[in-house]
Amino acid sequence: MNWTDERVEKLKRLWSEGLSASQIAAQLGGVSRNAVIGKVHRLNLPGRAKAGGSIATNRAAKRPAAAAPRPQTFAARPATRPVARPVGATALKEEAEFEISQELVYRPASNVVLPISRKLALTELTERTCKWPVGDPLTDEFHFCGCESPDNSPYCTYHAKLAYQPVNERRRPSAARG
DNA sequence: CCCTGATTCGC
DNA sequence: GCGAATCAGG
Repeated sequence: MNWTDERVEKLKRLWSEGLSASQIAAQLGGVSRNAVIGKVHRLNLPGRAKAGGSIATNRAAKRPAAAAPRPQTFAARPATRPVARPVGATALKEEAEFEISQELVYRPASNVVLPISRKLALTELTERTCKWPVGDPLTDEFHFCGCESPDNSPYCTYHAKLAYQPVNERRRPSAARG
C-alpha cells in the first residue's frame, strides 16, 4: 500500500481535523499508526504540540466516531426468546435470529480502532469499499461499512482482522494455575 | 495498561 | 521514502 496522492490528501485532511494517528490509520486502511505518524513528519505537517499533548483534542476528535453507528453487536441473541424488544419486530425477524443463533455475541476487540463507517448501501459498494454488513438487515438502519478496503480485500483493515470476537470465546476466567 | 505523538534507523 | 521499534509522556 503506497502513498498515493489521494491517500496523502486524506491523511492531511484527517490530521488537520484532529484525528489521532491510529484513527487515521484505520480510515486509510493498510497502514499502521506508525506509518501515519512517519508520513506526517515527512510531509512536515504541523505536529501536535507535545506528545500525547492535549488528549482533549483527541477525545473531541473521537467523538464523531463514537456517534457513528458502532458496528454494533452484530450478531444475535440465542434462540432464547427475544428479550423485551420493540415488537414491531416481525415473525420473520425472529425466524432469522433463530437460524443464526449460535449463542454468540460479537463485540469489537477492545484494542482495535474502529473505522468510521461510511454507511453505504448495497448499491453503493465498489471493489474498494468494505463490504462488512452492519446492523440488522431487516431494518432501515442496515448498511455496509464502506471504508476503504486495502489490497483486494473485501473488507477494511479493521474488519479483515476479524476484530469481532465472540464474547464467550474470550479469555477463560480462571484456568487456574497452582 | 490503555492511549498519544516523536524519534531512530535499517531497509 | 518508508515504517517497525522504541521512546517519552498523559
